[in-house]
Amino acid sequence: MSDVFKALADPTRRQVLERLKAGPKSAGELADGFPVSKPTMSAHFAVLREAGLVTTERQGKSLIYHLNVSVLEEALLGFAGLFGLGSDTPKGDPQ
Amino acid sequence: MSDVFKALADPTRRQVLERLKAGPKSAGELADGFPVSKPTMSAHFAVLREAGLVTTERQGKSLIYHLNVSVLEEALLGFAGLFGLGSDTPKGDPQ
DNA sequence: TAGACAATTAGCTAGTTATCGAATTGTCGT
DNA sequence: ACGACAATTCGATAACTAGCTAATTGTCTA
Repeated sequence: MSDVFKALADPTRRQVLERLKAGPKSAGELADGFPVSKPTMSAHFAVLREAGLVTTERQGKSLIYHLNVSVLEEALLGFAGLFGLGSDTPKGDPQ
Repeated sequence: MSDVFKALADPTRRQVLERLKAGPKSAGELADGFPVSKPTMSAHFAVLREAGLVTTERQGKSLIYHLNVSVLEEALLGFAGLFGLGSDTPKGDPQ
């Protein structure tokens, strides 16, 4: 849980996830356009991977990154739920 | 937005927010029971304050902390919404 | 105003994070 | 097996974070 929020705390990493929403992409495509080096992007990918937010699959020379929506959902909505946010079934409020 | 997720990335700070859900509390009450020093807790409070997640109000000798749910909601549900999570009105999906 | 109490700020250390260029690993085509 | 390409790992540095004790600020009460 901490790992997910830590991953989301960086704007570059959030943008990567948003890009991935449109579909799987290679590390190269994913890194393209960001104003930092490839190794730096690779480090960001590693953070996302360790948080479980993305998975990888090799395809020839490329590594394809996939978004793992369920981890994102569990963290965001799970925590929001503790505060009665975002759901019709509040957890903590009796009646 | 980054500030909110950065604040949420620490388990102590998440617990503080959860405690605050039950109602406003003084810094002392809030710090009570955590296995770290008061100054350390004070630093955590500052992070939460700067993220806009809590507000303070002086009451005599005590500083009373209030949870600001709307900031939490905007960050969690706002970002979740980008991925079509947690709402019946998905933003990015045509049809 | 002096003492007591609540909380923060100051100053420090240890560990982590973001960033880079250079070197390495893995895979494909020839 | 070799050269080219995709991506990561290595090694270094600068900036940040969490934690502590000690000192300071602000407020109340006697």
